[in-house]
Amino acid sequence: MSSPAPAGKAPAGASRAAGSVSGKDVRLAAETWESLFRSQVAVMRRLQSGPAFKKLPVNEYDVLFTLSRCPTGKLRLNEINDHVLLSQSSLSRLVDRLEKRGLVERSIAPEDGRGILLGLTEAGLELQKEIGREHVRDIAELLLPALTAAEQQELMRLTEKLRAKLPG
Amino acid sequence: MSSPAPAGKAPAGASRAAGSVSGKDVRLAAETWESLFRSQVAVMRRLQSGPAFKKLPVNEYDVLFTLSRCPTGKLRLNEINDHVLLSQSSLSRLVDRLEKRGLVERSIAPEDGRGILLGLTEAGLELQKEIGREHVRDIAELLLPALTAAEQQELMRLTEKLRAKLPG
DNA sequence: GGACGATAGATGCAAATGCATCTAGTTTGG
DNA sequence: CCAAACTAGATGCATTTGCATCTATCGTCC
Repeated sequence: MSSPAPAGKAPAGASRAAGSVSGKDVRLAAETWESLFRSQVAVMRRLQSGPAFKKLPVNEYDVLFTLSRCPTGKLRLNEINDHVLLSQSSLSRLVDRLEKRGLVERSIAPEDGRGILLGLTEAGLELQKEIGREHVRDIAELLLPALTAAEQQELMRLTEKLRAKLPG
Repeated sequence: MSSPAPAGKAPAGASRAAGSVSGKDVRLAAETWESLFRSQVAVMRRLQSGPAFKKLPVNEYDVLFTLSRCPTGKLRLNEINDHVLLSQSSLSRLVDRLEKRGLVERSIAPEDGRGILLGLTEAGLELQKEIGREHVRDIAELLLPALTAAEQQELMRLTEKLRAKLPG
């Protein structure tokens, strides 16, 4: 967690390619990110402490969730890894745990012998749905009283745009 | 982690106190949170991998940063803990590490003998500023091309409002 | 087609994290 | 004023994480 920006004046000899970047611009970006970051922390803290995640840690649920939304039902480990804030090795071991609990199954990627396809088992799908139901309820309890529908729409639009326009 | 919402229909027998909550409301909230969450992960992943955080892990920087913005320069551990996505014990040990590196100092809270006040040392302040400068530059590089100034303002407003209206 | 560099994932090992518990100081109730 | 309940933070210990490295497959270039 380190979103914040310090107080430096920074006339900054940074990129002057197209539109030159002012200190004001930089400060706004830093404050915006900090606000986004702190909100995420605050919401996540509350969600994590709910009863929904006694059954499965949040990171592990997220993998089940991600698989559940995928149309084909199977994803490569590296695709999942982009989605999640975990190192490659941590994800690998997290999947070990899920597999040992019988919630997911590894299989070899048909088009790439190095790759691993991960899919939900029946039990994994059940558990995902079960936790998911509680989870959504918790989310709604936090967001509905805080933001109007229009504000939520706008927040979603902005965060989607941000994500879409990131490099990589 | 686990932001997402599953696909359940959920006519939901939930709270019907004031304005009744529709399935649509719930779905919008869940999608909004997922988008916020994924954006945060995507941005954080890029920030973390930058050179700014080779010197100090992100969580540790965040504590230094938090202290640096506090007017009095000192904060209670439990106050810091609210800010950060870490358990109480993890924060306690994180502070041990910072203290061993000479970046912060513990002192006893004057009004409460149980409490610990944490303050930056000179070295801690220096390091915070140094990392902070790079960090802000990285943030600006990610956000400026993605969102206009007006959009950033709005994103900041919405995330601030969300955080302010959370229970607790 | 065989060597060379790149990529997907797994693994050894040290460090970080969380849960449960412990200690010590504070507040409350009688 | 003392005991019981509560709060702030520290600590033992098992689990999780990340870095570095390793193995195996893929792609390329000659």
